[in-house]
Amino acid sequence: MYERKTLPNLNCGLDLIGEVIYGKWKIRLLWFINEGHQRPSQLQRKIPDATRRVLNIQLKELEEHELITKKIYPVVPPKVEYSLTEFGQTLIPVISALGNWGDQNEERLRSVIIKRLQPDG
Amino acid sequence: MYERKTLPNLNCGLDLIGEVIYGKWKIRLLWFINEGHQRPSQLQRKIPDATRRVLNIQLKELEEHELITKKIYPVVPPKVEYSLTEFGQTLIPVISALGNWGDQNEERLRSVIIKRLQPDG
DNA sequence: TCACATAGGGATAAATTTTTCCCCTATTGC
DNA sequence: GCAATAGGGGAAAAATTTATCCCTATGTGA
Repeated sequence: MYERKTLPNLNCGLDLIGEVIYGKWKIRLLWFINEGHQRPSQLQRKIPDATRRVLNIQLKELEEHELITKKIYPVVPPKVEYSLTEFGQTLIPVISALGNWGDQNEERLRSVIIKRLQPDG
Repeated sequence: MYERKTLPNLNCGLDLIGEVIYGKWKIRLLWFINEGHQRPSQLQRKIPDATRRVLNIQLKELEEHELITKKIYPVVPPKVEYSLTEFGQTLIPVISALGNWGDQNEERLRSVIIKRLQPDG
């Protein structure tokens, strides 16, 4: 695994929450798990742009940060289910707030994001 | 400037907000600007762990995403002031929600983050 | 027997972000 | 002339995050 060379800042609440939700797919993972898509393959179908590999890695981090738990059923073919911990559940309203803001400003956001992507204004 | 090789996903609200606030210092920049620290040198003092360079880069992106505006006063030595746009102001409650969650769970977060950082459990 | 579904992991490459280093503008004050 | 002030920016390096490729295992259905 990659080993950090610089320590994170943990000064304020924003630093702290950043440490656990900063990651390209983490918020979506939490969101979909909360919606009931608990198995890895389901999550992958909900987030087709991410590879299985990254999802596993980010799921593991979420688990280490105690936002989700992983339950492995000793069956073949393997079955795994992720669930939010109580701690993780407290994050849902916050994620919801993020998503709502994004939804409410969808058109404008799409516009400014795309404008910036195209070098020729 | 770096030119993206892969297009971002812009499917849902979470994708969209991610595009504009994902960046190591962006949320803090918005927060401090909102608190009245509008000049670059003030922001740098509030965020000493970031270099002036990154702050400039991220401020520029925030500006291009229309969350802040930059006012340059034609004086010597130069004077610059950033302000939130109306659009940017609507993001403040969301940032506030993030920060509050972080503050409310400070101890636990600090603990799980540090635990994960130290390879030997 | 072969393909598929499930879940996972190592090694390595590529993409992206952040940092470092060094330089530039112009004026005021010594 | 030189330093200090206030704000910037290019190039390249370092750090970090994501993606790609290939491999493990077992049971089911064609």
